Amino acid sequence: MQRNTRQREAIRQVLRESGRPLSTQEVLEAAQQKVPGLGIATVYRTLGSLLEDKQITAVELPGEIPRYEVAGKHHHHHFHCTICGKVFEIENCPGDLERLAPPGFKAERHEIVLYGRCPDCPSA
Amino acid sequence: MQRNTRQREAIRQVLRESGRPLSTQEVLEAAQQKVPGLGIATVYRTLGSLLEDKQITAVELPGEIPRYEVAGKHHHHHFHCTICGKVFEIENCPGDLERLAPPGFKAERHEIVLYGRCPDCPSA
DNA sequence: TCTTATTTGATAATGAGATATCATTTTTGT
DNA sequence: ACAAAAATGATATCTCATTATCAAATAAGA
Repeated sequence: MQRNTRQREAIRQVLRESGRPLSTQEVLEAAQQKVPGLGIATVYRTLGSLLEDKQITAVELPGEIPRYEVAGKHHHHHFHCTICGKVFEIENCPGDLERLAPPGFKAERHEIVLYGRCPDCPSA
Repeated sequence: MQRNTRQREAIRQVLRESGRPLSTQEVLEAAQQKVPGLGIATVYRTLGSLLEDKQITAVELPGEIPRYEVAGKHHHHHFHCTICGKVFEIENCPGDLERLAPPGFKAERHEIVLYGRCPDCPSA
């Protein structure tokens, strides 16, 4: 009941080849390079099914629409460029931030987002 | 050109008295205790104007609608209860997270969000 | 108290992202 | 190559948070 279509393959490949999480629009534009005529509905459908299969994970950032990245990466965080809006992966993590929780609170997970300028965006 | 209305005063008071950031709905419900009949449009309008005056700031969390808190607090972060959905303030901050940015990236700001269970939510 | 500009509240309209619909196209097993 | 089931693409529809509209209510100065 799950077929291998050019569209699905292109979308998976785009996510695998991207070094950073991509929004549905970014996935659409990148995958259209491989499959002209690809529609946005297919992107939504495919991302949804890849999410269900846990082949990809959603990256939610404050005030932003979801991005998607291939699943299975080890614990990491994200950098959000305030100029171009792109989101990048950060390898490092200070770790053990759960201890910051006030008494009575049980933290199980944490997220860190850095904001600033990516290498491609000029300062001026 | 800015009048002191019961509504505006109630909304400011609700935010001042709350120990945690509140969504528009939460502000509405709390302020309706003080001003029955208060409408959601007034909440949106008033929050917008308080934002402009920088009397309050928006708290954006991943995948969540904005919350609002009184401005001027010193640097802090937030705890998001995965059970009840309420957001709480965290005083502590490990500091200097900008160093986590990869080479070539210039981080200027960081956000931390802890996820877990708040004191009011039972574990089972 | 009167006047008038501002604010309010109910609700319609908007906007943006996501989902549903459905005729057509494409896989894929036979 | 054929047939049947599934996927696609164009686009209509939905969802919800937010904004706009406007008649009625209400601050606040004269």
